[in-house]
Amino acid sequence: MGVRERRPVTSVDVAKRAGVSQSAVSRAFSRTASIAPGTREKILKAAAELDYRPNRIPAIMLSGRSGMVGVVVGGLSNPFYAGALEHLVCSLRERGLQVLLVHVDDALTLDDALEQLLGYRIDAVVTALAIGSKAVAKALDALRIPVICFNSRLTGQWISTVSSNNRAAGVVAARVLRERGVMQPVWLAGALRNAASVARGEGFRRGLGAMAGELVSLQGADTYESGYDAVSAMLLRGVRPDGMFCSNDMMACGAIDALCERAGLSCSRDVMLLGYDNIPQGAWRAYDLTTFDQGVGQLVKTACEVLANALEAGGEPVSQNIVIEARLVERGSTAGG
Amino acid sequence: MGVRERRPVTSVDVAKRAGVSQSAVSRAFSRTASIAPGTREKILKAAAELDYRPNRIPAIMLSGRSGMVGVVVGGLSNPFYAGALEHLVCSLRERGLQVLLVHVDDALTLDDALEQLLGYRIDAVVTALAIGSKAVAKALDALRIPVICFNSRLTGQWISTVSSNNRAAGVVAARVLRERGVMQPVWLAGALRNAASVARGEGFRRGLGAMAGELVSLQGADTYESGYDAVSAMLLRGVRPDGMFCSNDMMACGAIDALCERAGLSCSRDVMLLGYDNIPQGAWRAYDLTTFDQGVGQLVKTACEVLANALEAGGEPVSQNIVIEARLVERGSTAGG
DNA sequence: TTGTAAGCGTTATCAG
DNA sequence: CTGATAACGCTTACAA
Repeated sequence: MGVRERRPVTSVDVAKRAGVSQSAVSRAFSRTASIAPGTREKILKAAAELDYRPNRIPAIMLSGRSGMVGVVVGGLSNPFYAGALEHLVCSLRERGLQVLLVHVDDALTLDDALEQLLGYRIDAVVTALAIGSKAVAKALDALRIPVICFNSRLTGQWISTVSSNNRAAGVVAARVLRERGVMQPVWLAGALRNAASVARGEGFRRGLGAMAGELVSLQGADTYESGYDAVSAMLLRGVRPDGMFCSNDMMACGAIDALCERAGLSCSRDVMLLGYDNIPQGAWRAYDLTTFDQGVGQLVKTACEVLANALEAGGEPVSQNIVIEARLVERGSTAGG
Repeated sequence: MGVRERRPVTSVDVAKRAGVSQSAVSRAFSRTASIAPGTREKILKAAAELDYRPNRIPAIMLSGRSGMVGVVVGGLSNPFYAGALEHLVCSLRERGLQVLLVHVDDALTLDDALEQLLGYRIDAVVTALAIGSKAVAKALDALRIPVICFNSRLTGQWISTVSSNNRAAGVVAARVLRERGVMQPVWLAGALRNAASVARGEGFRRGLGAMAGELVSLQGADTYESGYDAVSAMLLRGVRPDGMFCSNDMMACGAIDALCERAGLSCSRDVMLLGYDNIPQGAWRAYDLTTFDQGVGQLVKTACEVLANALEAGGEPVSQNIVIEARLVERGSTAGG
C-alpha cells in the first residue's frame, strides 16, 4: 500500500461516475450552455460526491483572459492605502475579478514584478503608486493591457487615471486659513515624485493669493517621521506658524506632535492645521484633524467602472481621466481657540 | 483595414522567426534544459523583437501547481495586519510565489472566496484571520493544500500555525504592572473569537497572581473605537485604574484617549498601560505606548519556511505549530511619574 | 440535448 | 543538442 500522489478530481472522473460524456460535465457547470435539468442534477450530484471543483486554468488558456487583475501597491504603512486596497479587493471580487498583489519599492522592482504578472496573463493593472516617472508610464503602457492609476499623472494609450481634485483642495485649504486670519502659512509637501502632492501645493499657493509671499514651504516624504522632523527643523529655525497645510494626514500627525512637543504649540489654539486623506488616525482624539476626504469608496467604484469599460473594449486601448472632488472634513485642528 | 483583435505572441511565432523548433524556444527560456548558447541567443533575440513573454498558464496545467498562494486578510485597517501583509507579499515573491489576495468579512465570504481560489489551483493558503471557529478550520482543512495561520488556534492535518507567545506576554505585562505598584489592574480584551486575545488575557490573569481578584475586565473588539468606548464606560462606572493591559495597540490608543479626555488621567503619570503589536502609531509622540513586538519580519519569515516545507512534502499533509516570543518594547506609557 | 473531437500554449519524453 | 509528439483539463464547434 504505497503512498500515492493524489491526483485532483477532473471532469472526466465526474463524467464516469455520472455516466455521461465529459462535455456534459462542462455544460453542467456553465452558465450559458444548455443541458437537460435531469442530466445537470445527476452530474452535480456526482461532482459533489467526488468533491470536484472545476479547474479554471484551461479556460484561461482558451480565452486568453485570466480574470485576474494585477494590483501594485507601495506604502501600505499609510492607512489610506491599506484602506483603499481593502475596498479595491472587495469591489473587484464583486465583479468576479481576482487580485494578484504585488508590492513595489522602486521602479526596478516594478519592471520585474510586471514581467512575472504578465506570465499569468493578467487582464489589467490597478495601482496607487506615487511613482510618477516617465519610465514607469512607458513600462505600464507597453503591457498592452488596461492600466488604472490612482492620483497619478501618468499618461499613455492604455493608462486611465482616477484622482481627487488635489489642486482644488489646495485652494480650499488656503481659503480656510485666510478666512481665519492666518498670517504665517506653512506648506508641508510630500515626496517630490508624488504628483498629487505637487498639485495640492500648487492649489494652496494659488489660493493664498497675495499672502503667498509669506508662505514657508517644507519638504516631507509622506511619512509621520518626515512630518515630525520637517516641522522640528522649522521650529529650530525660529519660524512660528499659525496655519499649516500638510500634503497628507500621516505628515499632519507628525507635524502636530512636533508643534506640541518642540514648541508647546497646540493645534486649533495656536495653529490651524489641515491634512489630506482622512485616515482613521486623524479622527483619533489626540489629533482631531481637519482634512480632505477623497472618498475611497467613490474612488474605487469609479476605478472599477473604468476598468470594466476598458476590459470590454476588446483589445483596443482605452484611456480615461476622471477627477473626483475631495470633501473638507472639519475637526478640531481648525476650530480655533 | 479592419480592426484585428491582437493575438498574443506565442512560442511558435518566436520559433518561426528564429528558424528553430518550438521546443527549442521552450528550452531557451528554461533554467534546467540544455541548449546551445548560440541557439539560445538567436531565440532570445527573436523573442525580444516580437516582445514575446512566456505564458505560464500551460505550465500550470501540466504541473498542477500554479505558484500562487491565496492570502486571506480581514481588518487591514489595523496597521499591524497591513504591515504584515506587506512583508508577506515581499517574502513570497522572493520565493517565486505570487499572492492571490482575498478580503474576508465573515466565515461565509471565506467559503465563497476559497471556492473561487481553488479554481485557480492555488498551492497554499496563508491567513491572519482572527476567526477561529471550528467551521473555518474544517473548511480550510478540506482544501487539501497547506494552510498557514498567524496567531490562530485552528488545527487540522493541513493546518500549520505561527504565533507569538501570547500567553507569556500576558504574564510579562502583569509582572511589569506588579513591579510598579499597580493596585487596580484592568484587562481590555479583544474580540471573543480572537484566540490570541484570549491567550493574552489568560497569561495576564495568571501573571497577576494574588492580585487577580482585583482585576477588572473590559470587552473590546480590536478597534480604536471599541477601546475608547469600553474605557469611557468603565470610567462612568467609577472605576479608576492605575494599570492596564490592552489586547492590541489600536484599543490601547483608544484607551489612552478615553482616560485623558474623560477623566484627565495621563498614561505614565496616573496609569501604566501596555498594548500589543507595536504598530507605528503606538510610537507616535501623542501615545508613546509600551507594547509587545511580535517581530513581523521573523513571523513572516518563519511562515514562509513552514510553507516551503509543506509545499515540498509533495501532496502529503504537513502540520507544524511554531511559537515565537514577543519582545517587550518599553516606552513612556509605563514610565511612571 | 448529447457525444465526439479539435484545439489552447506550454513542458516533458523520446528518437535522431 | 535538437525536433517531433504526447500530454495537461477544459471549452466549443459540429455531428448525431
